[in-house]
Amino acid sequence: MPFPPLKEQLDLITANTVEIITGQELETKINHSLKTRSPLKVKLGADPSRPDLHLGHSVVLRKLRDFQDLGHEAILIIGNFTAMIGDPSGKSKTRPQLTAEEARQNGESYFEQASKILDPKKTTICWNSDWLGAMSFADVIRLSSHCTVARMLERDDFERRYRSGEPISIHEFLYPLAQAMDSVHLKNDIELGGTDQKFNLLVGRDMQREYGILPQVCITMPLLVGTGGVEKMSKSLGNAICFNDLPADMYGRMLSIPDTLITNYCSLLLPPGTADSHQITEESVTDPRTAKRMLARNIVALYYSSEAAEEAESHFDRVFVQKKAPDNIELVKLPHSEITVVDLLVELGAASSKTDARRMIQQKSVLLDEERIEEITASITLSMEPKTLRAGKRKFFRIATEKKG
RNA sequence: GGGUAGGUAGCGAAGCGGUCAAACGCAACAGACUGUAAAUCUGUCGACAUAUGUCUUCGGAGGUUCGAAUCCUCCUCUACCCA
Repeated sequence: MPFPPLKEQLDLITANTVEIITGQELETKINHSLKTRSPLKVKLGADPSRPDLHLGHSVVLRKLRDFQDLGHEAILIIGNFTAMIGDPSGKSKTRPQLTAEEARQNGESYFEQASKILDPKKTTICWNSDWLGAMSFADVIRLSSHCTVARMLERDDFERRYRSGEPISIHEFLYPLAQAMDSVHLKNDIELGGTDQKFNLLVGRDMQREYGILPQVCITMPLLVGTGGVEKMSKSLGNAICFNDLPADMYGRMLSIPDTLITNYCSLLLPPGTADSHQITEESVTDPRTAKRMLARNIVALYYSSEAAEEAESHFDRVFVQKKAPDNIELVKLPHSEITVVDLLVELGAASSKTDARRMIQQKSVLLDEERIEEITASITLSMEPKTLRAGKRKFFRIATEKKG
């Protein structure tokens, strides 16, 4: 397949980017690629310590996909080696270092999820343990001699932590270097990342130069804002929409974003050329509700299917607009026939403790077959006929006994 | 190696001998409201029991005291300063 002409490539590549370092070099590389008819090697690093991909990840994956569509080579680096070292800060906290096996599993899960956006057949997967694991201590010293402490402290999060007296471990300094080593090893032409990766990308660029390789072009993508509309999307902040969220959750969470975010999400998350894009952008001003629903359907359709999107929408309307129970709740069979509501809530996982369960009842959020449970001492009799238990707005259960008679 | 300041509930941060299960903020959960799972307002937010009761918490281990998150000793971890 021939590569599209320069102009066309640049248009697609530069869309939505924050910074390209440098644009001039990018052009040169594309021209060279056209002349030699060889694809550019485009690198994207993946952190397998957190294999729950969310829409924030999709922004940069989407860009990698653009390169694939232009005929270039997409290289997904699974950072299984760096993940095995474990994340530094807060050793007092539970931050289990990944074993080789976990890192591999997570990496595979990462790839599987990323394949919802990338073309898996055209993606090259690399595990950085392959080369980083083979380095000797002497190699590491040689590598680190190419970078100064002052340079490291330029990175704004290091700088911030250093100033505010938070600990920085030496091996955190090694992270950007390890990532840079990936670029040295791969001799890639381009590296992608979020704006928060800018420093690391630049270290990779410098390091390639140090090792006598033509330096990579660094392309940074905007960080997606989370559903709260302020902070960047992140699993730990609880404002993320994950690839693996169920369609109904994904849809609902999409609707909870502030109206002002609609166009931003639309341009960053939907593939270029999505039919509804234009209409969503237009209606976001005149009729945000419709625009957002359309956007939410498109997102769900992207990760699942348009049928799933329709279903998610009707589920949402039923449960949250009309405030009815959903129609397809999973049936839970319990070995009891008589049980207190408190115990039942704990057993179903709706409450984290009995105290929590009592609280829910006191707050009048527990309904059995549409009837409010008023007493915290209440108990119910289960039969073979399923009953519907509702705890709060979102937790529904259908329960029955598995005992006969 | 020496010094100084610290380690408090999921996180951040008050408390500095009893009235501390521990202020406050964030997160979370619930209720009201809404096109929404947003925003806003209200309430809850260690566990067990239930009418204001019991038990386990304030880095760890001991100690002083009728009584400690608060005082003492040792240990441990973190930051900064001096070597």
